[in-house]
Amino acid sequence: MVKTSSSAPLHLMISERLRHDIHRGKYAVGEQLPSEHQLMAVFNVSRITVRRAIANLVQQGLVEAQRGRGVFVKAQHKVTRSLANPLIFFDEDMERQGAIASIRNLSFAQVPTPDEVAQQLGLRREDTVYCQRKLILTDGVPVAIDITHIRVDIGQAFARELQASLIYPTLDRNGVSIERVEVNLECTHATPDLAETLEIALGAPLLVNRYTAYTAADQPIICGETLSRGDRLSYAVVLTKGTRG
Amino acid sequence: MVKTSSSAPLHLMISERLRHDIHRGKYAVGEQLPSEHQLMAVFNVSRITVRRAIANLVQQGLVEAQRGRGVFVKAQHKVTRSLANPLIFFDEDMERQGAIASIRNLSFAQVPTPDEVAQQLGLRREDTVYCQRKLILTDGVPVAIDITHIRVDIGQAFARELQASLIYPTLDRNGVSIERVEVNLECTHATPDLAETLEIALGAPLLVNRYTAYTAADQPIICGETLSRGDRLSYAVVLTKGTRG
DNA sequence: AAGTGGTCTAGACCACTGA
DNA sequence: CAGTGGTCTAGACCACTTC
Repeated sequence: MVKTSSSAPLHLMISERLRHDIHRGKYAVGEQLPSEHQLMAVFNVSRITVRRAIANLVQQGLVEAQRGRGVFVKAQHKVTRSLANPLIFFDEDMERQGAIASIRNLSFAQVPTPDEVAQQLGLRREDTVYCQRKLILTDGVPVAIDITHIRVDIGQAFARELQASLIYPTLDRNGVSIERVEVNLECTHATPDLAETLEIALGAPLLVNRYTAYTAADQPIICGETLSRGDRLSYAVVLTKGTRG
Repeated sequence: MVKTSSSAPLHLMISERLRHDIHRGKYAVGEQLPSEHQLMAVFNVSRITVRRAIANLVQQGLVEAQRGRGVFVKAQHKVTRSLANPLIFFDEDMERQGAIASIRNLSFAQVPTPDEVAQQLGLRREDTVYCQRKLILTDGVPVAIDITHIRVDIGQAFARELQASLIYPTLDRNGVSIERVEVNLECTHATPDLAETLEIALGAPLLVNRYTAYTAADQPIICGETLSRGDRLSYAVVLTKGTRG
């Protein structure tokens, strides 16, 4: 590939060509791309340019590089989670979609209240809250990290139970009912530590679900956030006329 | 920065250090980072390594490089859009948040039905649909692209009106009421063309909002998707007990 | 004209994988 | 062991911005 007078950079021309080839099925999902060495020969460019082209594809989530093995076309399967369902039904949601969900508890502790949480739950900074962190997996692959904060005065009576099992059913059993949940959805980039625990590239897209749950008395008792891998999860919601406006 | 025996790559160590500095406020929003030349001297590494470190920060959405000028710390302000509100109220939403919204029509045409649309709207491939594409901006900065498909048999009577103004109010005026909207939210990477029109980096996170709107007779009449810049927009929803389950 | 980032080259060494 | 991708160097030229 001799540099033509066109203004597009070489690495972009190459990655666009490969992207086209992937889309056309020349390289199937799971299949290996030609090695850097081969691509250097095919396009007649330096290794750095080839690597830059591949980096473009990685950044678009199309391929995945494995050291010592090669570059492979990624599958684009996502699982869908209903925004309305609390995390308990996650297993059922996934099962319907042919995936096996599991949740690994990372930590449960009584901690000083972070500023944002204090604001959401109407607490002062001196107060403490329960903080539960868990890792959510489907088919053994990590898809999300969830960090939940619970008011101590609510959870105190059954703290041990909370720790051992899931939050919503525990609350339910103890007569605490969630009337309303305010949700905010956005997306961000993976920081180095998140990238590591979620097994994705630095800066890869993450779906962020921030939620605050209120009782019938309109008291906020739970808030938290779920950080999901953008390449693995999507949310579904149904809005009816009553809900709108 | 001499390579210690630690296993972390140099470029990561440098970008992490800079990330820390940004977080700590050593470099304020809008401020310029030291030039590549200066960073080479400070960390005692080659230019490629410095560039790689900066690329890491760009990929995390923290800084923005401008050719001939320098590297600058990005602002992290997002505007929030209510998922429940149709696009008409976008202006009001934005105004409340101190931003000026504008919508630029890109195209309106009667086109052959794409497969996905045919499935959503219950049409055959031979049918045609109206397709409206629009660019959504806040304060002159593009934040989203919206592509909407409308059933021809519904919109036929007032096609001209549809083209000239916004969809929902036009339908409303003509007695078509939306009873239910099914929404799917996920995130993806910007492809080269999207990156260009939305003025973001290749592979930057995008929020994808796919929607299908139904009439009271449970007939789907509109479907489409809004692709938003992940660094500029978030969605808000409120879920009440009735909606859940 | 000086300074900035963007592209590209040639070449070296390393770490990991798999036969 | 050969082949793969990951890191890093030194150096060149270009396009753009600012003075």
